[in-house]
Amino acid sequence: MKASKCDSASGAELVSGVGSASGSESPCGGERVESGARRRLAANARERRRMQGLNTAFDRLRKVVPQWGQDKKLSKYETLQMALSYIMALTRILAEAERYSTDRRWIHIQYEHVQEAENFQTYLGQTAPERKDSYTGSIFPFNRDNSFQIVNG
DNA sequence: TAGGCCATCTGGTCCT
DNA sequence: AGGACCAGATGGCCTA
Repeated sequence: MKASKCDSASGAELVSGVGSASGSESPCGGERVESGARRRLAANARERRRMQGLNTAFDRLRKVVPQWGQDKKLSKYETLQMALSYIMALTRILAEAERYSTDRRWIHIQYEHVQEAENFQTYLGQTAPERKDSYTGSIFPFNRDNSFQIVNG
């Protein structure tokens, strides 16, 4: 858990009734101020839960997206970019499979091959360093020395 | 130490 | 009125 600048006034505390805001009315603040503070903290708690849900979704996405090596977790941006590339690669495979639909073995062969880095790179149709987006290019170096694997595959 | 990434708070806006 | 979503601000942690 990260040490937050506002941890001492956590919304979770207040929502669960542990906080002090639900206590006696202050002499000069009045109920309106107190209710405003209470709603703010409740909103904070909701926002925290929402972001946690979003992060859970990112974690699930990381597990189904290929990554080079396992030393470092993909950032959110990297995860989205990788998911995009992966979907495009798979889409391309399906499109090609349709063209060769008479040969049923073809799909199986291609599916096996796309799990290897060099072939995934081929299906992406380009290598990262030549991409127009320099930041994305730095994220996907397509280094032949790096191992490629589907984490939960 | 600078830069990247992240969690959290906050105020605004839209919707029910 | 209250909840969901969003973007900006802020501060902590980690790594090169």
